[in-house]
Amino acid sequence: MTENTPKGRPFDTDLTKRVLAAVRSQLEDYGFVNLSIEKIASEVGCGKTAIYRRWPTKPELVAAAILDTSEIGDLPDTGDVVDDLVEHAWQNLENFRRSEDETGNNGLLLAMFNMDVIPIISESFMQARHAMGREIIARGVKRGQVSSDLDHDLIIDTLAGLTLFRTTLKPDTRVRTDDEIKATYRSLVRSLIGDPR
Amino acid sequence: MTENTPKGRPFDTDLTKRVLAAVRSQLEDYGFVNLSIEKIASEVGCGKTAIYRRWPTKPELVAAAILDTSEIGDLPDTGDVVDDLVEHAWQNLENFRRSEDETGNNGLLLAMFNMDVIPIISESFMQARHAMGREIIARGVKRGQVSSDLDHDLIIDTLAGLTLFRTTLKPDTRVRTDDEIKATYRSLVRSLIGDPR
DNA sequence: ACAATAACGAAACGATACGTTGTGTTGCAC
DNA sequence: GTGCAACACAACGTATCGTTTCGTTATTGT
Repeated sequence: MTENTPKGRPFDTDLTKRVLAAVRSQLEDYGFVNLSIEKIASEVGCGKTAIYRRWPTKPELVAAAILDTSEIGDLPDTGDVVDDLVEHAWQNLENFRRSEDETGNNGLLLAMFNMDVIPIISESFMQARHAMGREIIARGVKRGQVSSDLDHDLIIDTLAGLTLFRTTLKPDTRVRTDDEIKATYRSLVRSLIGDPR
Repeated sequence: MTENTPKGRPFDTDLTKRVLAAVRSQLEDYGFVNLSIEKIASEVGCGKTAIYRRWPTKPELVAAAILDTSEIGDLPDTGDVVDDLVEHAWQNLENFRRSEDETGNNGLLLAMFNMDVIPIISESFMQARHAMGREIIARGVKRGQVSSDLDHDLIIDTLAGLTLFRTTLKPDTRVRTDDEIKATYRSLVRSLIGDPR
């Protein structure tokens, strides 16, 4: 029996959820630097030890809070590679926007850009998202919608990069509707795969 | 006479340079969070007051250190819009790479992604870079190399986004030569402006 | 030469936060 | 009931921010 029956009092899963939610809320308002674990504990109504028992350091706590609301999403498979790539890009945007406040600021997303947080997110999330992009394009190639000569990684990274850039460094004053954004993705995808329209 | 002749002992400009260089070095190794102004002072051999007299807070100090090595660059003007956009993208990459260490990590660039740093960099640098991109494309339109129907902002942001994404979130294991990277930019630019080759 | 001004190094300060440790209590499995 | 581990609470050592004070030094104007 290599079974691992847990001994002793189990974790309070509801407390876990409340902590992660409180972390997200504070990241949004104050950012990584000014996030205080002591404030989280008092807000949630628990001891600091309950937090440190789960996540040994602040970066790991923050990474957990980010991953907790990041959805890998389902692999789009409409039969059309353009639709699939647009949907894929849209999923990225939704993940970023989930943590956006009313003014367009995104403290949670910014918290990801930390030497100790990036490796965790990258390993458990970004790589999986990238693999989904590759799969979408591979199916497009099989259907003859995409040339295999194209640089597939470039297509995926370009789409992700645009979303990242516009969400972080360019707090654009322009208000765009969801339809406008989707149309932009669609036109970009068509350019990238050389679709003649 | 509204002349402002400075009174008293002037700033030591050499000290200013040494502080900013030390800040960059520490950001590279430890990141924003673990950068210590006290360590900077002792390393440079000055008092903390000399630093706080110049930059009132840590984010402003960090922003100054980043801007100090960021070059706006000259507006490319080769007569060919593709060459100009490739050069523009290359300048972005060079700005990012200037602070890369031997392992490809980039603590200085990551330090930019901070609620209190981004606005400073964005206002005094990103907007100017974006304007240069617009000018390049405007000249291309005038020469008849680019259709005015295209979304010019999209072209600029897509190029910048790719560089940002690959420099931060995707610590790519693949080693690419400068020539490969330039060829990638070239092919992407051609896709974006609909250049038939 | 001398006065006014402000940067300089050094040191101490209060406040805040990380992460650890110890105490006694509570919940769950055997 | 016994063992185990999570729980709240409190105290602790260390580190850092940003401020303040002090005596000193460099520069300008009279």
